[in-house]
Amino acid sequence: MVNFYQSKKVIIVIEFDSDFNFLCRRWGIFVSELHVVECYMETVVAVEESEKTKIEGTSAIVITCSDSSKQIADPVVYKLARVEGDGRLVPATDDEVMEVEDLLDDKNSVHFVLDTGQTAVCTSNKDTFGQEFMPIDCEGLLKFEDPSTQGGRSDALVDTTVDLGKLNSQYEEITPSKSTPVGGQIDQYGDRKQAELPLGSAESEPSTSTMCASWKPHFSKLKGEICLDNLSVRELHATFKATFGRETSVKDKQWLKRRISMGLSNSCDVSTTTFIIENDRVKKKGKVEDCNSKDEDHSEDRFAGSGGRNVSGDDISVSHSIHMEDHFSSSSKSVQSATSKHHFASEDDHQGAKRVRKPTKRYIEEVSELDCREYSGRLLSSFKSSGHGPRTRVRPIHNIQPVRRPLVTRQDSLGGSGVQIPYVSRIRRGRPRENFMALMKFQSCGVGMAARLVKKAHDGHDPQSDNEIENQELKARPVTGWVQQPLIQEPVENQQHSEQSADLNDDADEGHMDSYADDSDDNILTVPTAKGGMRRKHHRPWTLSEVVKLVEGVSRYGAGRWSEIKRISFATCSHRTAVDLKDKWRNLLRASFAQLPAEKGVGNSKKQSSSIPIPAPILLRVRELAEMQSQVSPDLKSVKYNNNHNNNNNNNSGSRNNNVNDIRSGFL
DNA sequence: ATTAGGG
DNA sequence: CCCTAAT
Repeated sequence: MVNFYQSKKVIIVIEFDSDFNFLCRRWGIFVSELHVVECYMETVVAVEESEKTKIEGTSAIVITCSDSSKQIADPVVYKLARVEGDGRLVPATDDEVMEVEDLLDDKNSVHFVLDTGQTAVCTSNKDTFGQEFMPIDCEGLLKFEDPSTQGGRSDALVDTTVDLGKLNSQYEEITPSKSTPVGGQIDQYGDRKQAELPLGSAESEPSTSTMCASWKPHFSKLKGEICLDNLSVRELHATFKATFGRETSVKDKQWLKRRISMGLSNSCDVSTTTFIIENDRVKKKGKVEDCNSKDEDHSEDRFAGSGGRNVSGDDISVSHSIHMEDHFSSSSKSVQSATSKHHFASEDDHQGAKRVRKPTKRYIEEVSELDCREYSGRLLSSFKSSGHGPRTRVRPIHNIQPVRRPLVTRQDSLGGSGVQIPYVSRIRRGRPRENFMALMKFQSCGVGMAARLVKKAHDGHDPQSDNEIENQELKARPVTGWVQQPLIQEPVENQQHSEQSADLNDDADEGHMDSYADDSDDNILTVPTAKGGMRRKHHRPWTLSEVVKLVEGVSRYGAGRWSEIKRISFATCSHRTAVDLKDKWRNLLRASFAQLPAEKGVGNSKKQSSSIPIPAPILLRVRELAEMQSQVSPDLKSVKYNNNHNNNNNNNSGSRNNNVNDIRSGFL
């Protein structure tokens, strides 16, 4: 496995989207991968931040922090790419991804756990990290570390990964090996960074805490269950397709299950390894659940659990923050330059240098309809500095370019030549799963349920205090090339950007993140539906992952807090306004009460309307949440006579602000 | 600016 | 989804 990397050179590109939670969650999962990547390969990272900035970035990590304790970061996608002999990057196939994952799982048992307090502890065999660890603080995430520090850390990381030792050398070549203490971070490019990081890191207590809280994985609170466990490979394939809208050749059941779970939960950290699947229950191995109990702001275990891969425990715990920082930092420095390049690069046509115009919504929509069809690329969002970015729905028009500096990329040193990695959009071009029916079908079989939707839980922290995340993301055209950067170091603003767009078939391997593909473009315009009807122009069918996010958001913040949910959970989705969320919730509610009584089967009534059927587990959750939050309308309630068992006693209707979580915890 | 509702 | 009213 190790050789896999060496011989093939795998490059993982990380793309962030604006949901901070995702970032956090994903981190858990990707951290180890990142290590690997970082050590031996190039990592593409981008960062951008600034208060009202948005980042667009194609393949980058973006973090936006506003002073007002808003932070945005969203990572979303990561992609594996194989470096071909000629230096071309080819998107990895599922199999390769799987391979990598296995490698990570097996070889690098890196487990990240936070110790109490904010210090990350490295329990790995080698403690080399100790010194380099920083306290894990949410703030840390916001700081961009000096790239230079990366080297040191990375080395440490390498150490932890037992079998990868040899890679060190390679790694070293790549990164400057300076080991900078964490504290020193930010200085190299200090100016800029500081400037960009408005948020007074240390100070934003509330935000920080909330932030952290939001990422704590609370597996124990999972509610929805989907039975993937007993499905055959074939069925899993069907499910996979239904979930992600594409096929996969992977035969590994575990992998499939995990992928599906992630897709449904929209989280990457659901690794099956975390669970022990028994007949119809998924149990967690390890103590991940502790997370729930601790609510301190500084969550000690924010990350616990995130390392799904090795929940086993004792492995190595490393602080995530560090890693993240590394990435960020590296990106940050390169961001600007890269960004600019990127943009240019991406713009194919019109745009060389012009400023982005912000047409009115209407205008845009209209235009898009006229000519956008072909652009699969999505547009960016409007920028509202204030927050909800793209709320205005700007439709994709031509691609736009970014506005700020985005970010990133690095290339692979091993490849020698600066390879550029073509950017692969994480966005699925095709529409999201349409045939989810298959999944439903399987579920209805009633086999044991195995995978549960994962819920990331987050506990209740005051919603209000949450930081908000903002985001703005622009997506460049998928095909745009990645910018390559020669190494890590240049903070310089710009360099030339070399862009190259190798085109890869994105679709081919896009898999991992489909879930996030939520905002893939759908071009608006009417689309004929299978049934013959025409779908409304701006209609975007809700994807399962969006639904899950919504449900989760409601569970976290309570129904009614749409804007909060929008900001936090749907930061990346420029479409889907708070109103949309509300409407969707209304529909979900209706659906859940309507069809639950019928059967728990799956949520598909015969009439699968144009929208995807919602899996029963999700509807169940919806119902529960509704009941907990007293949202159930009397009518519905009556319909389902007594559903109210135990649950409702405590809830007083009316206050939806109750900590939903608390209430919820009782269940499950 | 956000929300709740009706259309 | 859109639109509007109320807040």
